[in-house]
Amino acid sequence: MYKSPRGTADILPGEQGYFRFIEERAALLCQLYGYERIDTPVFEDARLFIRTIGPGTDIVEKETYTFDDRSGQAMTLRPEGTAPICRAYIEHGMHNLPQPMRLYYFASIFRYERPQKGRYRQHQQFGVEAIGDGDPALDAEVIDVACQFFDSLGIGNLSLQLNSIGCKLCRPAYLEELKGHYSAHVDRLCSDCKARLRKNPLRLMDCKKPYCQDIAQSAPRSIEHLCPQCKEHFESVVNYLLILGIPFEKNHRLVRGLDYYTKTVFEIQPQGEEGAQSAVGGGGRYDDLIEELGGKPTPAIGFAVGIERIVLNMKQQGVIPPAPSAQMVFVAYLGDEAKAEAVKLTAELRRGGIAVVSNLGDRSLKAQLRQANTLGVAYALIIGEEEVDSRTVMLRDMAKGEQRKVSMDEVVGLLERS
RNA sequence: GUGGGCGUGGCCUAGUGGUUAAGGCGCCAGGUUGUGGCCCUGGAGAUCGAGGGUUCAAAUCCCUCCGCUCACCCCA
Repeated sequence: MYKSPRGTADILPGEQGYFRFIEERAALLCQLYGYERIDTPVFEDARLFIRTIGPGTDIVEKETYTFDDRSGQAMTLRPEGTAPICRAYIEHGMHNLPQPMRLYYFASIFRYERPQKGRYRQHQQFGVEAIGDGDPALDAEVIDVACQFFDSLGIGNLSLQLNSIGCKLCRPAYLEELKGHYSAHVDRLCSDCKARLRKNPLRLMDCKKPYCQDIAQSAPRSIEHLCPQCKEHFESVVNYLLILGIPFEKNHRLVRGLDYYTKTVFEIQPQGEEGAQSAVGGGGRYDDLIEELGGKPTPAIGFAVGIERIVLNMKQQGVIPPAPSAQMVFVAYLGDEAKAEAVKLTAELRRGGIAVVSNLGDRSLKAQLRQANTLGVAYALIIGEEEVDSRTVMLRDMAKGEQRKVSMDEVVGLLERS
């Protein structure tokens, strides 16, 4: 028996309601904020991701799906959404369009990870990128989109964590300080943190081991080591969030796993679920990324949310997506002549914009109505010998349990109006 | 990649060495002649995750693999 590959899942019809609901709300919101949809390929030149996410990060070190195509080019299945959009921004000269470029996307993301709750090898992300402006008000706008998004879905109990990790001018000095602080305790750090100290000092901050947490707690904080520009930027973002009435928590231990982030970083997580892979969304500024990819220096900010994790949260919080109200009609028949009429009528109804399924095969009327019932249709149309002879059809209201004969010629019009 | 728990029809579960693997939900059909939802009856559907081993005998014990799940790493 074949199964879906590890860490992947089929989204069955019964689950689709959640996904469609989320997509609809997101699209509506983006339109409201002036963000336009963009779609990029599922795979890209492998170097694009190594370059941007960072060669030392886990994502590129052990989580990418990379393969050589038939011409020997190394390709990588998109492990995140931002880099491809930056590539597209540069490739299509979007800097010539009014700035900032406000874009959003829905994309499948691929990471070769050990699957667990809320973490899959293929998952869906909704993300927003605002490219071409460094104004802290844009940071606040993007964060506002994220918050409004969750709001419009009816998901509550989320907290917005906010931090600034500085820029290429002030971060190196900060990292030195951080390393200095940790060096004094290096022998007692967990093995992971020892590695982090060398490879990715920022990540030291969110270790979950008790001892390492103590060290992190007393470690120098990035917000206290920002250069004047970054400091002002951060304060300004905070100020705009206050103006917008968006509640947030400053979290000096919030760092992000991708190398390209600068200044503002943020994460949205369910209240009281520290640890675990509970974050439903996150993002930040990446002011150097476009330049790094060969474009002009271009500031930008964005975020992404994990759709599957949102669905998980919706279920936990009992948020049910509104059911599509499409009324369905079932066509039942008895006998070969009636079947021919049924096939014809079914087509006419569909041409008339009425959703309809017809019986198939040769079954008792009882069986046919039983199916109509389980399908939850509003009306059943019954055609038997009598109806064929009199050019009529029995129109049965399933909820009321009442039925009447109507002329074959007027049934389409009748249903169109109901 | 590391560690823990688990794997019985489509779904949920009983069965923890011994005749044809049990039940619930769902599905299909019947309860007379062309009518649903309740009820009753019947039916289909499981090589008990896969492979190997122990035993007269294994869903039940052992090993390996695969998968699911939780935690770590990391991330949405």
